[in-house]
Amino acid sequence: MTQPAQNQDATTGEEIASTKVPPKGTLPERNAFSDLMSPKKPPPSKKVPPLDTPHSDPARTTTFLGRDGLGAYIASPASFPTSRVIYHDEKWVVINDLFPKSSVHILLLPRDASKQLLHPFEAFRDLDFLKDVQAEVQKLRRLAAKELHRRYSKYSALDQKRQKAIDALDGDSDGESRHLPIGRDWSQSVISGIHVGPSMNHLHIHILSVDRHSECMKHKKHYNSFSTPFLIDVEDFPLDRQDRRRHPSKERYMERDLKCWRCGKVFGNKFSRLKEHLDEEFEEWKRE
Amino acid sequence: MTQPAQNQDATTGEEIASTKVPPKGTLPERNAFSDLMSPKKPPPSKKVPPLDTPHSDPARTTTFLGRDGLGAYIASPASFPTSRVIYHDEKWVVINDLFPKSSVHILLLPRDASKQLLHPFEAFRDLDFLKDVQAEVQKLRRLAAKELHRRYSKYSALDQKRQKAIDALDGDSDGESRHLPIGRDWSQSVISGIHVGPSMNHLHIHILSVDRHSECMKHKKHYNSFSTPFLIDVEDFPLDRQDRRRHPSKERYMERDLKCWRCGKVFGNKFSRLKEHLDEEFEEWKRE
DNA sequence: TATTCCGATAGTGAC
DNA sequence: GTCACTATCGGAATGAG
Repeated sequence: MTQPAQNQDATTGEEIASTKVPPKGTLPERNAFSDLMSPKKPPPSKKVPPLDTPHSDPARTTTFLGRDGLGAYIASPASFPTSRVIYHDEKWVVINDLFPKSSVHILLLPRDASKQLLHPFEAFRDLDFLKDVQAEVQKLRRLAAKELHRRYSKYSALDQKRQKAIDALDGDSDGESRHLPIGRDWSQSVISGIHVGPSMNHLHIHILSVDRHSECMKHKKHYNSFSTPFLIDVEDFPLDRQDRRRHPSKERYMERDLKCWRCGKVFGNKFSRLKEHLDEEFEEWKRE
Repeated sequence: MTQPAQNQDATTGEEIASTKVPPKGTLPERNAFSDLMSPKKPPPSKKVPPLDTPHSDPARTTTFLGRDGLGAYIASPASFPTSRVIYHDEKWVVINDLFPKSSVHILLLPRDASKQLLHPFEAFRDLDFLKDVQAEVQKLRRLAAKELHRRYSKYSALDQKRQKAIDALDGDSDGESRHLPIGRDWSQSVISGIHVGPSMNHLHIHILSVDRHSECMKHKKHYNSFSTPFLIDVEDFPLDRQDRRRHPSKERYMERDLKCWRCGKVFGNKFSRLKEHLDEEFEEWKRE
């Protein structure tokens, strides 16, 4: 019963995915992440994209709209194309965020009926459940790092240095490989956690790249929700009793000055300026 | 030297005026007001319309931009088409407001060099000047009332009742005319005055119809500037020492709730709702 | 409160 | 803090060969 990535090829889905304007540069080979490459326009032209609400699927009888939108993935993961649902089993559904806020942005959705609709603070009081989540998140962090490598290795100075060394080896001389320059550690470029004040009703854990470079990143709250303590790593649970993040409204995370995740430059409320800046940082970050 | 309405026929001007989309309904015969009929788009497509800055006129060497825009009319009234400059003599220039906030909206511009750039409070300390302005405003109020009659009499219940009585008279029986129903008093539908905090640098007095129905009426401050004590009748001068309008910033006229001039309905800050409502009131008002 | 452009801010509705 | 739509609110520039 536990078969990851078992979705049938959703033809209509692939069609829609292929209509997206590819970014400048080469298109990577297709995989579960292949439609994450910054689309010129965010996924839906209006409302929820038709792709994700197929009327043909008998498993999806309920409509999940607005704040309940994640319910559809939990209820009926197989009805989505592999470009949306990365894998699912009886415990988890893992999806590409429909409105990614970084170039890689996946969501872990626990299917446990007793936890599904709880606030993370409540859900994680069950320490067995917490441990399970933490382990799954670690897996997904590795998956995300792998995806970053796949996409951006060709731009990375460190990875290219290593690759050149590999190419310079005449044959398959395993003995020399341990002297190869170490490649880039993409896992350092993955962040993860829950929102202290989630807006979607179903429990979900974010795993995303640090770049925060996406067409779907549209306003201050989007940015600050992933760039302040509003995002809490699952490894920080259980939280100390006096942890300030227990009182997010007092901390006013969303109203804080916009601040570049990479260089620390402060942009106040000037989101558009931050966006321009993030474009530049994205290019430099890829080349590290 | 004192010849009102002496403008040459500004051919190019008439051409541009004629490109404006006529409103629904019959086009009234041409006169100084004929292009005031609510254009679908406000006068300039971008910046100041080319019509009003002809390069051919030698009298206009200085550029009057932004807050100095009214200076051009004072400096060189003859260079404008009659659709813009209604009349001018050595003391006054009278124009149709380039961005009318009512269906009829004219401006009186005193040409007196010693007053031209003063705040109205300063300018009107000269009581001879004040009297002159008051008299000229009275003339313009009558002109505006006449224009309202010309445009809207055909919709007016009172005016139509009178007209029917006139039509019913067999011949030219002067004796019976004094028993005719009285027509509508359009002068009651004219308001006038200065802004307590003008944004245009040249002294100007507004004379406008009460309707506040115009494409150029675009936000709360537009409306409140003609619908609160921010508009001060020239007849109220000299102002009492304790008059509250002497301290407009304390009164916060611009921040006040939007309130329909006709029925008193309050719209808070909901300008769009007020606009819809003004459309309806305009129709009813014409039919009074 | 001259206009215009841009952008930040705020409220709503989604079956 | 879901999105998308509408609208309100807020600052800055405004010409120019």
